[in-house]
Amino acid sequence: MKKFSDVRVRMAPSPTGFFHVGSARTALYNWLFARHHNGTFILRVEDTDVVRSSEKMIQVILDGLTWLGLNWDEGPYFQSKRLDAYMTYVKKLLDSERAYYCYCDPEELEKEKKEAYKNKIDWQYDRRCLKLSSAERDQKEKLNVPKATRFLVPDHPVEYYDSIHGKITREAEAIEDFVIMRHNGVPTYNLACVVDDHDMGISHVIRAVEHITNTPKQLLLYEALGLPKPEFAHLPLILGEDKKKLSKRHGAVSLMWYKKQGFLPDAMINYLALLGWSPGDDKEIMKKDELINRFSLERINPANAVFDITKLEWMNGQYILTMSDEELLNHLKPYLTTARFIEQHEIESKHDWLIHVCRLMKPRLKTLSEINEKGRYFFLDDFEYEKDALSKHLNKKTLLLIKKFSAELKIIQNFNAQSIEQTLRNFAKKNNVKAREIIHPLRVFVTGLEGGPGLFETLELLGSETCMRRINKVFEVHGSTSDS
RNA sequence: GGCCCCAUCGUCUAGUGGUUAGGACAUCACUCUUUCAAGGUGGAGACACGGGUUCGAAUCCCGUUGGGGCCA
Repeated sequence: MKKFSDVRVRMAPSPTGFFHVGSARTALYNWLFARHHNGTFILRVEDTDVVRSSEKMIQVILDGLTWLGLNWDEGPYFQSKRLDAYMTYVKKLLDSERAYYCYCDPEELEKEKKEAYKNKIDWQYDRRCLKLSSAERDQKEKLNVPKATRFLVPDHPVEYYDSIHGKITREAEAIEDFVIMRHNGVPTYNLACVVDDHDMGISHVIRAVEHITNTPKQLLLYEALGLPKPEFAHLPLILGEDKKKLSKRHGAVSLMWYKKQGFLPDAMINYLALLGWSPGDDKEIMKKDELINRFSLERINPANAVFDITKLEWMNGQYILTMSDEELLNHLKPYLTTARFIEQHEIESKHDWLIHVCRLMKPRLKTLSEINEKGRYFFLDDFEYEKDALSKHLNKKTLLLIKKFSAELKIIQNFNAQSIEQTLRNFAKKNNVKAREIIHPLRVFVTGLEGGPGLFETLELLGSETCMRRINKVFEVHGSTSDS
């Protein structure tokens, strides 16, 4: 029986159609915190903005979390199904005169605000509806003027301790009477968040720093409602190269893009964990268990961090490198089949051969999808020759040499790396040339690339027939090319 | 415009009054090698600025600058 502590945290994404890597990190930190304390990780979907939400968008979030292996203990709960709860709390505030109706036209107010900002003047709601006489109010009611509900901000400063930022204070004057419920009955973020966090027994609110300015407002709500307050921890933002909040214009912000590219969930998690948090020593490669073990909110760096895909790639390469050949093959299968390198039904019979390919490619792959370019020649003849690679070797001397050598290659009995190497080296010695003078052109002829795994093993894997076919093809097409 | 947050190599970071300011990615050189990787060795590279406090500040305080975020 699993024993749970009092720690209850949540991840509360709004369904926007894709799963942002920033959300992924927020989820991760919540999850790590929950698991570290043997607490509960709750998933809540902030879908009050009903127009934008859909089943499909929610699925995206579930898929993302599942892919990363961040399992949740409760939920998903949906805000859209809790409208009554919000109404109840709003009524409470209204009854105790901690909130009041506002009959102002939101668009009008928006215009006023824009105008003020344009003139570099600060703008706050001036409580005009609070000051309404009862006659005026009756009049508005009679005319059925749509009304929102505003919270009456009390006249005292707000102060709290953030687990990451320390003491945060805000003067009462800096907070306007904010709307808690729109005229259509939909609660605003601050209200819904407080109500949900309380109802769900959230002990620690761990969320992005963009919400740090909402916290004082929410604290006032807790206070007015007489509810116990959770702890708060505000995570730094993930930035793009231009140091602006990572967003769609930066390109790759969708978690699933990384999945498609062939980043491994563990590598992704490892990288994300280190983007804003550090265990305090020099250890960088850490799997989930170790992260859970060492994670703490106190060691989160309050400064925003730039997302560096190069380092992610390195880390992913490290994870690939430490995999077994069998594991790598399993991960590679979907890439091999979708690229039509191999048919599903062939995988079984070519297993050993594929394992060998994996062994050779392992230290050369940063992402799984790189197999598409770096490993194509293992499977298909239709590869492109690397730019300028072929022409370099299309001179009389080389062609003659390769032609002569290919005759020997052709008659090798046991076409394996060892005998190929022996044959080649003997041939080189006999003809008084360096082995590399044969190796390099041969590699390009057969693989189209200038770099790659050891040539002899590569040739062995390709097999005599394929090698000869590719060599001959070069002669067919370029055989007449004269010396340059 | 107001408020809030932030500030160590290009990037991610360690550092909590005394360090030759450490590590990782990237970069450069060397090495290994048939090549490309991977690996190994080494180099270059940072405390935004200005004031304090202190015998002594990356570290504490204040200001400036810069960046970021929020304002149904």
